[in-house]
Formats: sequence, C-alpha cells, structure tokens
Amino acid sequence: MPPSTAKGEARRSVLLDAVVRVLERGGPGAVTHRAVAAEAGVPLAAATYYFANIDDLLVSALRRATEQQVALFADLADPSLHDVARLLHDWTHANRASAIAQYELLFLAMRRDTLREAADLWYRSLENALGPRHDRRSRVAALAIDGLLLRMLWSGEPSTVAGIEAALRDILDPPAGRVSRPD
Amino acid sequence: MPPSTAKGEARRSVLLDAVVRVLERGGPGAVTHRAVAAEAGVPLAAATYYFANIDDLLVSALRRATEQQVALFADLADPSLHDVARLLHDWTHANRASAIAQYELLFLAMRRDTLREAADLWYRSLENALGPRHDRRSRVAALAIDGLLLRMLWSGEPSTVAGIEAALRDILDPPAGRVSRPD
DNA sequence: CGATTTTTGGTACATTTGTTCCAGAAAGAA
DNA sequence: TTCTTTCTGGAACAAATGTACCAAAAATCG
Repeated sequence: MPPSTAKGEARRSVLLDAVVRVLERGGPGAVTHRAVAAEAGVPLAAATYYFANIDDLLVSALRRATEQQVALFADLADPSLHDVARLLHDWTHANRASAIAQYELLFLAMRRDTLREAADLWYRSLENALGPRHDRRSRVAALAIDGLLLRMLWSGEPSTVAGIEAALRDILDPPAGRVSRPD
Repeated sequence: MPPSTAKGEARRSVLLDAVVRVLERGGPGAVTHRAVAAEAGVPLAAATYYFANIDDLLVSALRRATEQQVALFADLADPSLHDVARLLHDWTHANRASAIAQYELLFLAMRRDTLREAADLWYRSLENALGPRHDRRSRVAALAIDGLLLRMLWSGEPSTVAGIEAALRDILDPPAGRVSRPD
C-alpha cells in the first residue's frame, strides 16, 4: 500500500525515521508496529497501514539506510587518506548506533530473503566506495577495512582520526616483509 | 541455579545443545524457553529451572560456543597455510549456520552487557589463534582475515579451500607495490 | 531408615505481539 | 456539489512469551 497523497508520503517518511531510531536503540528485535508507531507519535493502525508486516518495516529501513550511506560515500569523490579516516571515524563513533544497526540488518538479511536485495545493494555500494579498483592488492585492502570497521564498532579502537589514518596507512601501504610462515 | 547432581548436569548440557541448534536455525530472536525446551525434548519448566532468564540461555550458549571454538583453533598449533584455509572453509561452509549464529551473538553482546564478557573471550581467543604476533603487519593481516570471514559468510566466496588459500596468501604475503593514492 | 534438598512436570497468568476489521474523516476526481 | 478513493483512529482477537507457582518424584545426606 504505497501512499498516493502528499500527506501519506509525509507520514510514511515520519514512520521510517521512527523505524531507524527504534532500530538504533534496540536492534531488529525491537522493531514492532507498536514500537514504531509510538516512536513516531502516530496510532498503531498508521504503522500497519503503511507497512503491512514487519519485513516491510525492515526492508524499507535498510533501503533508506543504504541510500543515506551511498550519499555519504558519494560526497567523498577521490578522497585523501585523512578524509577517509574522518569518514570512518564519524561513522563508527559519532554514528555508532546507526552503524551497528546497519550491520545487524545485514546479518538479518542472511536469514530473511526479503531483506536480501536491499542488503546486496548496501554491500555493493560500500565496496564501490571503498575501492573501485579490482586487483588483488586492493581486494585485500577492502577486506582489511571491513575488518577494521568491525573492530572499531566492537572495541572502539582505534578511537581517533589519527589512529584510524595510521591503520589505513598500514593497510594500504604496508611495511615491507612477509608475515606468514612458509607453508 | 547450577545443577548439583550428575543427572542435572547432563540435562543442562542437553538444553545447551538445544540452545545452539535453535540459535543456528533461527537466530537470537528464536531463543525462547519454550523453543529450547521443545528442541531438547524436555518440559518448559526444565528450561526455566536451569536457565532463569533468556540472557542466561544466551550467555551460556556463547560460552559453550567459545569453548568449542577455542578447542577447534587450539588443535591447529603452528598450522600451514593450507591447514588454516581448510579450517576457515569448514567453519564458514560446513558449519555456516554455526558461524553466523556466533557472529549474531557477538553483535548482540554490543547491546547486552551480560553477554559482554563471553564475547570478549571469544574475540580474544580468535585473535590469538589467528595471529599471536603483534607487529603492524600481522595486525593488518588479522583485520583482513576478519573481513574475509565476513565476506565468506555473506557471499560464500571464496568457496573452495584453494580459493581461501589464495586469498590468505594475498593477505599474508601481498604482492609488491602500494595501492593507495598519495594523501 | 527418615529428613532434606534437588529436580520434575504441569498449570496458570499477565504482557506483548502480529494481524484484522470497520466506521468515519479527509482528500481528490467528476 | 457528489462520488470515490485514500487515510485515520480505535478496538479486538488469537497466539506466543516471560515468569511464577506448586505438589509430587527423585536424589542426596544424616
């Protein structure tokens, strides 16, 4: 039931903002029609009217989050290392709850097929933003940055822009020598 | 309420196995006293008796999963690259549901303080198993392996032991040259 | 043995949930 | 205006959930 009127569109948007807030505060398990309606300050029926079932709520929220994420990364065309570090810092510290919520949605997409498409879009856009090149070296860098994101969300370290920049430098321009034992 | 009798200990263990299965099948949201009791084939009261609340169930399950994970990695003392690749392949493909469940628990620990301790243990043990060394180079490798794990869980790629081994080689012994643009 | 603690299994209750329904208000089209 | 679609708000329902209770069985201890 997509809204046809301008007022309907506005209310749907208000509800989606509420979904994101509920999601950030309590995770996917906290997203219920009632919680979202209360957060948005609208009656329960409004939530069930615009989002027939829970998956509708989650899919729409993931889509909205993806759009915002894509826009955020698109702002940084050809960024310096410092720019990237600042972006990652903001994302994992200032917007930590939002970042966690997005990863939670991604994991949820592993179980719910209805979320799958939206999650694919998210992942591809992040991949493109982080490293449009496709040689082996930059693929490793993308993996390491993924891991770095997780670690920052989890432990909070590195916690400063400078620290993140140093980590990025290690990833992108590693010190010489091999770390592996021969196999 | 820890069990005092041998029979009690056994039943608690049966319940814990059931928790893990429920977790793997439906994620943390599916873990309820009733679901676990049904999965274990015991009455509801047995689940509430041995695990007073839901957090008890989740914490205990994460602890058990951690112990198994530590044991799994401990078996591989001084492994070859091929051994590590095979381990990762088994973990992310043969035991994919289990691996996903563990990550879900880790994310849940970001919100529930009661899970925090168990999650810390899990993370540290994985870190130690992957790379006991602590120079900058191996820290980057650990991050990249983390990211590789996520990617394998998410997309299934790389899907073969050989593919994983190649990725590990790229990570641990990267081709020369820098990937970053100057900042 | 008896006494005491632990475990069992069944039941019950208050909450919360997803979902449905419907009568009326609001908005848009004719 | 009238007519039709869209939206609103309130209510209700069955199902599932966390939690508590209790009497009886089983195990442990003296």
